[in-house]
Amino acid sequence: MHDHHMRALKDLKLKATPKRLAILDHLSREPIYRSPEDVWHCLKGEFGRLGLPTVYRNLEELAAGGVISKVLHPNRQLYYFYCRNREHHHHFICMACRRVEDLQTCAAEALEREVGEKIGGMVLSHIVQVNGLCRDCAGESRPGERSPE
Amino acid sequence: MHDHHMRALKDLKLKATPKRLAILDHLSREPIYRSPEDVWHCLKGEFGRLGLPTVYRNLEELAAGGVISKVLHPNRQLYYFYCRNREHHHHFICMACRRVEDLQTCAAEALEREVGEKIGGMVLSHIVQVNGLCRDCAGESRPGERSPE
DNA sequence: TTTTTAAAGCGAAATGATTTTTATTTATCC
DNA sequence: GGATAAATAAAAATCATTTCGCTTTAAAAA
Repeated sequence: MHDHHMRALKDLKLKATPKRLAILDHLSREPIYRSPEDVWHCLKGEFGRLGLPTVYRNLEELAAGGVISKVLHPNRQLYYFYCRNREHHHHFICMACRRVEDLQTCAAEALEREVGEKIGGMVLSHIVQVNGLCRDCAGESRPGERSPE
Repeated sequence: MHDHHMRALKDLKLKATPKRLAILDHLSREPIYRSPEDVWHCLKGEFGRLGLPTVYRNLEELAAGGVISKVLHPNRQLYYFYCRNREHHHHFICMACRRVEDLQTCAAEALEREVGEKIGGMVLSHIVQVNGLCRDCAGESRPGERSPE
């Protein structure tokens, strides 16, 4: 896993610093989305010093490189998660426990066709995200031990 | 149109204040998404005093009531637009001129089915938005007179 | 119509997540 | 191992968005 992340960073021409690797490792441990501050709290113990801006910067670089993904949260804060699936796909986000799961369904082709034919425009990007409650949280009477916000 | 907006506000149990109506009118004049500050600049001439917080508050109330919609912009600022189509649907956003167009394509049923069957969760909401260049802007060599940001 | 009253509006100040800056450290390539 | 371009820390800045404490106003009631 570590090696895998090393390679990913090398491919992006990002230096494999311990902090960068720790951030990636941390995210890839569980399919849960995290805020920069979450990550910072969890990792600053491991390092004598770790600045919050460093976390922000790294998360953004990794997201820009496509190694991690962002969540569009209604509260408009930033959240990131690691997803090993390298195919084009979208995500289901549990609003209670923050679990992220892959979706196969993608309307990309249909959307692309409609934009091309009816609107006459070109697609630069598309956003699809499903917010809901995962199996576990939907089952419980009090969903989400972890507050969604 | 004015009457139509009056009715919409009444249905939402929001007072039909001149400022609120002006905001709605302004947005519904063109299918373009606007920032709160845009709206404020355009309307504050019409009123001796018009606070930016008032614009923020009204836009948010109207969006909460479903009378207007929000744009998910990469720059993470807030944008709103008026859309007369009351059916469930999604939007194509021109990143250059800010025009918004309706899309018919919606993967809602497929997504709902997949979440139910494969993930075992429940859908609370879904986001679909297509970002691109509209016919006019895709044609031009220098798309977007209006800066996308 | 007037009265009543709950909602809306105001400007100023606060908020708080995110970014920038500058000096210092560190990974990588030879 | 040494050069160098990249990464980091810490503090400070930014700036869109909200809150606060009142004042004003729309609209339901009289």
